[in-house]
Amino acid sequence: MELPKKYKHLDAEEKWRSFWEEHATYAWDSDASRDNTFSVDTPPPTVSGSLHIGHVFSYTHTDAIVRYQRMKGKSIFYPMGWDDNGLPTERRVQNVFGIRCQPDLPYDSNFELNPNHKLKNKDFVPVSRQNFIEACEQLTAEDEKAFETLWKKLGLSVDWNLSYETINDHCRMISQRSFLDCVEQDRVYQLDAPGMWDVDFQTAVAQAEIEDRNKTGAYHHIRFAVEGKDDIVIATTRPELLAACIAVVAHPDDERYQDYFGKTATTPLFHANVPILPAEHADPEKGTGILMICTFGDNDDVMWWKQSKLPLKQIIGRNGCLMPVTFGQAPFESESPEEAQAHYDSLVGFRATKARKLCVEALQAPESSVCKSQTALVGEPEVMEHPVKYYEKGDSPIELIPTRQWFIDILSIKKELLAQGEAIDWHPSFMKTRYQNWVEGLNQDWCMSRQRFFGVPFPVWYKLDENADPLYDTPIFAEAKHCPCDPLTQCPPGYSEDQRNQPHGFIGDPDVMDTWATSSLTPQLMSHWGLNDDRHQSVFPMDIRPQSHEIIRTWAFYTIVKAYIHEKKIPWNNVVISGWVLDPDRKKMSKSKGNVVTPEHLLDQYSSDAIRYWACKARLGADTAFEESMFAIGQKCITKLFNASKFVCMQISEYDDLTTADIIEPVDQDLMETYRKLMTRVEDCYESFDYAAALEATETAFWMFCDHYLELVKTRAYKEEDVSKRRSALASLRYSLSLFCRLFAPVFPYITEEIWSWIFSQSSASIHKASWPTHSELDAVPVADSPAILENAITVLSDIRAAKTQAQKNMKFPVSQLTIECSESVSESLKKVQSDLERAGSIEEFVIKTSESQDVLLANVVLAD
RNA sequence: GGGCGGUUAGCUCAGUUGGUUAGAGUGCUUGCUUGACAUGUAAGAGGUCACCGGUUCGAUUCCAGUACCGCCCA
Repeated sequence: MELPKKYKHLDAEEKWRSFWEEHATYAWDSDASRDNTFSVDTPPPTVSGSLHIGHVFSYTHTDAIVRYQRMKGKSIFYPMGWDDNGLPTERRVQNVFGIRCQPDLPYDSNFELNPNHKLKNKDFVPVSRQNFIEACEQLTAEDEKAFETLWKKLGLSVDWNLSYETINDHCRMISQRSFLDCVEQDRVYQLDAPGMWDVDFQTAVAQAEIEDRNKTGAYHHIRFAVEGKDDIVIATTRPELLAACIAVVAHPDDERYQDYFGKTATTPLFHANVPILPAEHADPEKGTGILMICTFGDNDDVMWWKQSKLPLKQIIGRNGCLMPVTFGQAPFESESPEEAQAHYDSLVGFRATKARKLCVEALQAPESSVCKSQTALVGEPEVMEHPVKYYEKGDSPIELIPTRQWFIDILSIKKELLAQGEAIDWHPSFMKTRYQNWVEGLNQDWCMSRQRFFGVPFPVWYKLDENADPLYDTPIFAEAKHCPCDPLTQCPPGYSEDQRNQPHGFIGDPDVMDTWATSSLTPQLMSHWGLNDDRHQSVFPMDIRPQSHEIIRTWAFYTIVKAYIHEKKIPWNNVVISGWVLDPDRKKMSKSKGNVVTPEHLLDQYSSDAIRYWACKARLGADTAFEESMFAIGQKCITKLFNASKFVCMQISEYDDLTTADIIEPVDQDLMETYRKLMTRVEDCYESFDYAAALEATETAFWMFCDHYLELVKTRAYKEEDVSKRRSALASLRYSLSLFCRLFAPVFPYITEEIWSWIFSQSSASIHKASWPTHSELDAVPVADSPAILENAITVLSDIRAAKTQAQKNMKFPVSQLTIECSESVSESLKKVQSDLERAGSIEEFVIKTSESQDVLLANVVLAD
């Protein structure tokens, strides 16, 4: 056999990629029973993003686990999905093509997308909703192609025939059916209420998508007049909401304000009379202990407003700017409407930040207080840091704005959701705590409406009354069998298109569902829930959900919610959490920091197997700092595997009938005994998803094989007059090679396939369909009749090497006399390997002295002159 | 402020139920070119296991606390 001098990974990778594709090596067998199937709900990457080395890292973990399960004989259900994730995609489409969606425009079938536009944001070309959606579809299709190429290069053993997207007709159908099932189960409701709103994207957002960011703010101390009492001073971080003040509150037990409760305070600038009332959430320790309630500064304002019967004074509009309102009219009553109006008009049209500045200036003006004798603002604003709520993808603080949204009731099933979390095995187990903490901390139902365009529409219409105003209380739901449906282009049963927007006609719900409404259904999307019961039963609940820890509260959580609502089941039996790849300074990689490492050039340079090795060395759940020098380590292991395999193949080429029954030499049998232990260990590791420990054990054994066993039996393999002894060595080498290839295969799919093809492919065309090593393969090999033969031989060999190194001689340098002092039993075992030792160490005289003391092995090495 | 993890050799990390002398790779030092391998190989140096208490015959390991780092939540 002609074997290549060097391993060329780029050539090999391309060859085996095509081979796997042609032979459908990774195809799911839909006839396999559930017990014999291993199903994976792997994260669908967000296609509008870009892949970095962190993705390669975590997806490799999954693939190693999957490849092990495949070799164990499981039918693997391992689809890849693409998360078209509406909002980021829309943003990207706008920037790439220079367009923006204007829903009232008609569809233009001739519109051509221009990716080379030079337009600024404000000049983006308005296009119809349909044109906009088509642009999204075109862009995501391109991104998906690029992602697929990378995944194939990395060697993910995905069945590409099972791919899915989170925004397409199949997905719209499943998501809408899920929504209708929630309606059926009375888990869904519509509410016109203050909700968290992103003023840039102009959409509602859910609790799970909110993050706190520490921002510099300031307490402003503002003097309010009180009838017949001294002024009071309230502290607020949002003075621009003064016009929206509906009450002033203090803690019910706060002695300073007992006489004030029930009285009326008057706001400066706007001269509105507001009640002074007790409220539990007012903290007496903070500031003056008294604060103003506005429409709406924070969630406390909302909570308190809901309990009160006070009016709503909404001044912040959906675009985040102060809206025009009329003072002197309810609810903006004022003691001095003209003055109030003048003050307010100077703020209208500005965002909160700018309005705040203007408002503070007005409050600092002389005689700005209600009684006109002093300034309304007391002292200078007190600058501080405080957490401010942002939409995680947004750039402006969240505002609380009353809008009509669809909600899924989750607060009433918290207990059940916690029980679901208990029923799932989390790896590592402490990650379960994050899920629990999140569920316990939930304080809002799941707001599912998004005022966007690219997504899954709600399958809902509303009847219109005689004035063409919607009757929201009696929505018309589509039937499941008519999904997917688009209420903006299709009409509800019993209506015709010409009744759209007409009195006594109908309108479609204009919103789309949030991205999690779909992403929460990835298991059901893949299993064809509700469409194909056999398929669903054969893969659901899924065996594993691999993901990273920061999306436990979103993706994992919502998926658990849906599986519970629909079928009262857990969506997967195991959640497997990968850590992050951090930059060398241990900071999270992010585009904005500019520290993202892209993977393509690394795969080319070091080989996919080497990168996979690096990924698989990281313990499950542990973060890894990026360090390029680490990739060379995998490469070294691959090179070693290649060279050792080449050596074994060259030696055994004379015999094509070697079997484990040929393994008759005690030291060879002892090697097989170490393999029995190794198999058990590696299998245990993989069964608990600990690919890192599996790799570690395999690698340690492999280096032992190369450095010691191979050196020990080399000469017997080259030339040994006793054919049976030679055959024993060769059979051991052959089996070792088959074993290590298979144990390494989950981590090194390419190099192991290459080596497998040299001599083992007649038993299984692909190593990845070969059977996982079992003890029964070694049934023909008895346990050696002396203990620790190999171990003792290695000790002696090491002592000889140390002596030669000490003397600065080469390893072939002759040992004139080797004297070993050891116990009877060690002597026994060394004699079994004596001739191998003599040749490996170039020993001329080999003397063993037995000693009375137990377990001693002293080697005295005398080198030749 | 609450929760969860982490802190082991210059660097990156293992450490399997508490037990002789704490390991690997990498880097460093000194050698060796040996019929698979210089993308090699042999040997060596290198650690107060963050700190402080406690339990124990014995603690890197278990418990309590402190410091620092990271993440999640508020």
